[in-house]
Amino acid sequence: MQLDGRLSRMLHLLIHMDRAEGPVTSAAAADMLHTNPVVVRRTMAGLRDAGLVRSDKGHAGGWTLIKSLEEVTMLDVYKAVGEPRIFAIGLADAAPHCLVEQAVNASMTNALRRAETMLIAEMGDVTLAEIAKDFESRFSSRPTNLKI
Amino acid sequence: MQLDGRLSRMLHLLIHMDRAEGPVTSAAAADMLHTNPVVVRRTMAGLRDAGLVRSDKGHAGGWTLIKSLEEVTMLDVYKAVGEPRIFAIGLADAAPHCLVEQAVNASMTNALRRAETMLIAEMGDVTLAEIAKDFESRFSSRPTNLKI
DNA sequence: ACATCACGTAACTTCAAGTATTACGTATGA
DNA sequence: TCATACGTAATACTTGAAGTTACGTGATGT
Repeated sequence: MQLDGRLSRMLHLLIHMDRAEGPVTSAAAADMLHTNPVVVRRTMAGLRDAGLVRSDKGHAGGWTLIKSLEEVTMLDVYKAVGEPRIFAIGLADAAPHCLVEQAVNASMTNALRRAETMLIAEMGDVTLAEIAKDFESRFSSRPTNLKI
Repeated sequence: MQLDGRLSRMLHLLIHMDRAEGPVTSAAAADMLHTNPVVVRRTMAGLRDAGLVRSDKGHAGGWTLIKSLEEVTMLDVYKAVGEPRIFAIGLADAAPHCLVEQAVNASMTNALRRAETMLIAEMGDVTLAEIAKDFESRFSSRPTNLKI
């Protein structure tokens, strides 16, 4: 399997959208994310359904953030992109006849479930505003030739 | 991506090997795991390198567990199969120029790292003996027509 | 000796899911 | 009315585990 970058990309894009003046088109977003406008629309569709963004057609159309960054957590975005599978490792057979394998499954499921619970909790604790604040900090301390 | 079942399979197989009289051939193991002998050899090679099992060629050859189930944790097996990637979700770009994306990466990496640390700790806490004990419990309470 | 057994490994194919691309339809607004 | 921008179906690409085929090597029993 390939890595699922949807959560990462949407977080990135939402913060850019918050800083943008007007709507951001799929084409502009695709440039930011180094991808394709269709991929943007496809992924953003989930965020629109979740009530995080709005989409408008025609001239001056595009995508608009309709929540403040304080109101949106990483977990909200994770859910909005469809709660993709978290783990790349898992059970060989989810419903085995073999009792040994059933015991293995119970043990692995227990470990994975705890890690997943931890991750969900972590994601629920991070707002986009906090990430944006970290960006501001990085921005003001960036190395640049523009400084006097 | 497809699910990585190597850890699950090796846990299953090691417990069967502990209960077996002599060595278990790759063909017999493949039958247990509903897979192919080559897949078994390929995966077991890591366990042999890690000192968990021994392989012998020729008649009466096959795979033998050379540790007791008490000595082996789920984490040992995870490491022995090559510490496969844990998460199916991740960063779109590991080294982005964009400072916003850098902040997103930092935030996501932090959450993922904590979950991974939790999972590693969980895996290190579970011995194969504990899983085997759970199997025994399932075995003795199984529904069967053989009971009087 | 030598046939058989079992592992060792290279090479190739299959499979799944995210990602990328093309194409076309629909709604908006200058 | 025509350019703009989203909506979405269809198709191809990518990546890594899993599955297969094929052949080589070493060990054992007759």
